[in-house]
Amino acid sequence: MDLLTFYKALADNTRLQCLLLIEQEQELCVCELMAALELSQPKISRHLAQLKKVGILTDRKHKQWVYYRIDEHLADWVKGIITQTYEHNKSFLQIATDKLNSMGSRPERVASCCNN
Amino acid sequence: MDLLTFYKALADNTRLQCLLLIEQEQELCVCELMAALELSQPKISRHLAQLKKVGILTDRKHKQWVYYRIDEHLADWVKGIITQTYEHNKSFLQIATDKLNSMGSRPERVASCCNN
DNA sequence: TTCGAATATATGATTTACCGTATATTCAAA
DNA sequence: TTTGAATATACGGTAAATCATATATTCGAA
Repeated sequence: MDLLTFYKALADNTRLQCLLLIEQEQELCVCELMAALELSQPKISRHLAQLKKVGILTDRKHKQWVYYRIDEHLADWVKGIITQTYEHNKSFLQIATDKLNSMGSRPERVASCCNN
Repeated sequence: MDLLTFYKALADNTRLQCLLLIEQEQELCVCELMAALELSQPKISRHLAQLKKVGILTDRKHKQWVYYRIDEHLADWVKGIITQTYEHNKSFLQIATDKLNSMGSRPERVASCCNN
């Protein structure tokens, strides 16, 4: 993980919110992020693609949804920075968290053990 | 310290190198950073001003030099992120460190106890 | 007081990043 | 095998960030 690449990935409001929201929820699909952040589908999708491209996120497809989570292969110090950032800035996600929790029907989560 | 502001400040190669070099050396003046990174004076100066403006660095003037250091008032988790980043990326500064150490005459460091 | 070294800032040009819109893809259900 | 929902990507257009150059400021030494 190139240092500059990593910090550039965090230097955008949409990406920062997506990342920390995923850190909080473990896993989220595009439509959940759209609802939580009230942003357009291409915008969310584009930023998730960027976070995936630099190795911060991974995705798995299940039915018609794509679920994103933090790449477990990330170096521990990188994971640590993401965790620390989340832990000390929960209010940054307050509105998004509320919206997420008030979402009517969220796609059911299915165990990703078999890598599907 | 606004989260996005903080990460935007780190999302530039010059600023990242200046910051981590200062983390390593405790305190550096503009001319030392110019020599270590082989960058123009206005470029270094501009980026240091930016890091100071957002509250990451502070400066003190002594004789004709201006010395920059990490703001001790930074939240602990922010200091922690800077430290972790430095500790796990020392090679990022290798060339700059070598150049710094081979600098002929560096301005003498004077204790900053009296805030001069 | 003038001169030079160290540093800061202003300005216009250029590059980079982001955005909205339109379109493509994938997959499940009918 | 067609339709619709979820997601991805391509393509200009716009805004933001960075840069080089020129100039200003500050201060110590002559």
